[in-house]
Amino acid sequence: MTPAESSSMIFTLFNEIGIINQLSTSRFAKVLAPDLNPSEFGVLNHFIRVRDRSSPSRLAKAFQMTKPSMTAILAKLERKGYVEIVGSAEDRRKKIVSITKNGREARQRGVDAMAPLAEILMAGQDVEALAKILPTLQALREFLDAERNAVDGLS
Amino acid sequence: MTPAESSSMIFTLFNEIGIINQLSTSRFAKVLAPDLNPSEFGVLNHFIRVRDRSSPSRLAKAFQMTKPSMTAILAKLERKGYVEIVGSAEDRRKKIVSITKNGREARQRGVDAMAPLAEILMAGQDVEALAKILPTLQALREFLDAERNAVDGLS
DNA sequence: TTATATTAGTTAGATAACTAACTATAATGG
DNA sequence: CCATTATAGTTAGTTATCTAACTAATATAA
Repeated sequence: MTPAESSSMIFTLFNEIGIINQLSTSRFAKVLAPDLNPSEFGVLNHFIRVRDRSSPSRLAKAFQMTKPSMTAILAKLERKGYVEIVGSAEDRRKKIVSITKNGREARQRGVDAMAPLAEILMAGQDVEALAKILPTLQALREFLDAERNAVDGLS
Repeated sequence: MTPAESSSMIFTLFNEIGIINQLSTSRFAKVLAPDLNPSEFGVLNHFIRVRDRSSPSRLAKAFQMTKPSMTAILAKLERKGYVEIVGSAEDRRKKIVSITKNGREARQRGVDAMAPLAEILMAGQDVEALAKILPTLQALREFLDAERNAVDGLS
C-alpha cells in the first residue's frame, strides 16, 4: 500500500466502524427498551462480569465516558432501584456503587433479550472470522486510548 | 467456540467497536473544529468522493441517518456557505444539494487537518493488519444493514 | 501547619442525534 | 378522475452525550 492508500483505507475503516456501532447500538436499544438503554445495561453488566462494586469515577474510566455522563446514568439506575450508592467512609469525596437484587434481575432480562441478536449473527455471519479480527480491534482501541492520554497531557 | 463463547465474543466485539468509534470520532472532531464537525465534514467529503450533487433523503440514506438529522446538518452547511440547496424543477418535493467552492476548500482543509491522524496510526499500528480486517467489518456492516431493513419491514 | 494542587462528584448549559407528527407533492389503482 | 398511498422534507420535542465551572475533601510541599 502507498501512504495515500493506507490513509484512505484507515478512514474507510473508521467509517465502517461508525456505521456498525450505530446499527448495533440501535438494535440493542430496541430489545432492551423500555427498561434500560445500552449504557445502563453496560453498567449493570459490568457489576456482574468485572467487579461487583465501584465508584462513579472508576466506572466513567471503564466506559471511556466523562464523569457527568456517568453521574447521569447512575442516577437513572438508582431511581429504578437497580444500583445502590453510598458514601465512602474512608474517603468522603468518594461514593461506592453496587448492584442490587433488582439490578441483577434487570441485567439478566437484558442478557436474555439480547441473546437472539447473537444467534442471528451466528446464523448469518462467519463467527470465526469475527473472532479473528477481535485482537486487531483491541490493539487499535488500546493504541487510540494511549494516544488520547498522551495528547490530553497524561490525564 | 461454544455458543456461549461465541455470544460473549460478539458482545466484546461490539463493545470494542463502540469504544473505537468514540475515541476516533472525538479525535476527528478536535482537529476539524471549530469549522466543521465530523458529520458536516462527512457530507462535504461525500460530494467530492461519491457524487457531486444529491438530495437530503439520499444523503440521509448514505450516512445511515434520519432525514431530520440530515436537514439539520445541511442547514448548518448552507449557513456556512459550504453547500447550495435549490428546489428540483422535475419533482417539487425534492431539493438538490451541491457543494460550493467554499465548501470544497473547507473539505480540503479538513482532509489536511486529518492527515496527521492517519500518519500517527501508520506509525503506531500494523496497517496491513487493519487492512485485513476491513472486509470482515464490511460484511458485518452489510449484514446488520440488511437485517435492519428486514426487521423494520423493508423500509 | 498552612497554602496550593489534586481528586471526586455534581450542576448548568450546549449540541447533535433521535422519534413523532406535520405539510406538500407525486404516484397508484378503483 | 379522484381517493388513497407513498415520498420528500421540516418542525417540535426528547434524550444522551459533551464541556466548563463549581463544591467538597484529600494530598502535597514550603
